[in-house]
Amino acid sequence: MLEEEAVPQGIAEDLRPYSFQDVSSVASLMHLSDELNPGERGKTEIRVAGRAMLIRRQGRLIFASLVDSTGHIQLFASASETDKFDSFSQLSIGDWIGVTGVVMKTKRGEFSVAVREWTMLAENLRSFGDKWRGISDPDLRYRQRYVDLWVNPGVRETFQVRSKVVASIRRYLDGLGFMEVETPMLQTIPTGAMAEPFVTHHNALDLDLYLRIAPELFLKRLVVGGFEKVFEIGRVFRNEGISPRHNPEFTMLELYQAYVDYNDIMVLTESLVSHVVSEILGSTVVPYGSELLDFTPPWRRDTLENLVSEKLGEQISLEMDLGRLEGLLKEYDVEAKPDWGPGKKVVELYEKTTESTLIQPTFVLDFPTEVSPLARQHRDKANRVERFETFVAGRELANAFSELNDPKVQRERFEAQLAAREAGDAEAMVLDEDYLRSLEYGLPPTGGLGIGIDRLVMLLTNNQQIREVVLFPTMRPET
RNA sequence: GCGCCUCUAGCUCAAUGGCAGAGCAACGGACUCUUAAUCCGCAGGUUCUGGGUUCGAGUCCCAGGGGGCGCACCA
Repeated sequence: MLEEEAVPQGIAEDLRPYSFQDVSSVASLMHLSDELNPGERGKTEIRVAGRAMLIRRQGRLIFASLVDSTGHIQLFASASETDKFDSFSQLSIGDWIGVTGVVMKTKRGEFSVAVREWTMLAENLRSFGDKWRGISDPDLRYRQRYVDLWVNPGVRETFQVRSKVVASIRRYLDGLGFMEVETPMLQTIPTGAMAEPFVTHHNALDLDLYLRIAPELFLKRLVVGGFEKVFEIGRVFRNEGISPRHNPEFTMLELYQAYVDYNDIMVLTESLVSHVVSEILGSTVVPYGSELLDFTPPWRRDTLENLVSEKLGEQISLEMDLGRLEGLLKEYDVEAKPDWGPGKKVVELYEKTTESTLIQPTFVLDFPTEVSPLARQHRDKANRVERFETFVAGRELANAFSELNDPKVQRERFEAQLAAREAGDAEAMVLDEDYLRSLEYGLPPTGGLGIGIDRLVMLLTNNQQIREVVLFPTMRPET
């Protein structure tokens, strides 16, 4: 393919260009189509670059499609006007080329670029799979995402949407005066959520460190430090099973705002999510699987106990007869562990029976204190905290509370978790002395929110699989 | 971690227990308006691995590996 150039002596053998400047995106050329009739050519020279993905050789004419990140356009090469025509006819699917020419319309009216000069930017030495069907084996698609992105329609768009979601969230929170921060991913105490951590080791300090399971306690320290509105968008790591809805590393948005409570955070959640949804999809009503999800505020609000009662057609509460509660657990096939109190039992019953039926955005309010070690006691209800989770399409999207800011109470909650841990619960929360010390300096009343970005992107791209919205999902190494 | 399903050419897929095949890609050729072009030709295999049953195994059985789904755990 390089027959026209000899290798100069004493110079790198790589004859490929090191740059190809001043290219127009394919999408930016499309408006020129209207001005041309079939057989007509534009007057100004343009340059495009991308991969040749379909090549149709027609003797002394060659049609190909050039694809870049913005779209695709037909290339039209002819023996009479295209430089290095013989080499052009030997292009492989997937070769990167840079093209100089003019826009045109073929006799059949297809908007194209007539190739005058062109240069090979990088060859594709491998197969892009079946020309029509590409690759579909999920294993191959995830391991070789760089191929998947080229051959499967929609994949590129999914990740473009993901990028826009994150950008939209940042813009929105910035507009509200929130400050974005970064807190440690390597932590000496993995806490802030109920999950098993990954362990690693720092050599110089000879110290085991954990990949964070949540940024929560560091962000609240920053509120103690005087940043009244902070947020972080970042990866967290949980050493748990992989499933269509779980990847060991995933992306969380957490935000904390001083002087507000969980009622205010509910309003913020609604407005943030509905804003992002409509900015990206142009509507607050979005198709998801066989459902139509309506993100238009206000969303349904009801307590966890009411929701599970409604579902089971029987009054469920933390204060209900314990024998009856245990009977229900049995009836719905929930295997209770001996250390579960009534709060945990009610929550498990709710998760088993009710969660998956909450399709439209729903705020589930007032969780039992027993399962919420970082949330503040409810101002009106004993044994419950001011906490909500948001459910959409049967899955948790957000988790939020009025933050517990009393250091004494927080210590008691940690100690209860410690007891659970000693009883064998590997995911019970770990006590963090420095965090307690920070609370002793005073955490103002604060509302906090966590949103799973991956799950939000799944909703906006109509994907049921987390791997479809994570560029490189966790997999076993190739054998 | 447990259960079920699956693995055949670079890709997508066929093949009653009886000669391992097709389409696309690749390679060689024809073709000046194609749109997954078409046509002719050629080549391509440790049927995931290792055992076993059988005259004979891609196919049946056992073990292992990769992947998928469900459960469990969680967000």
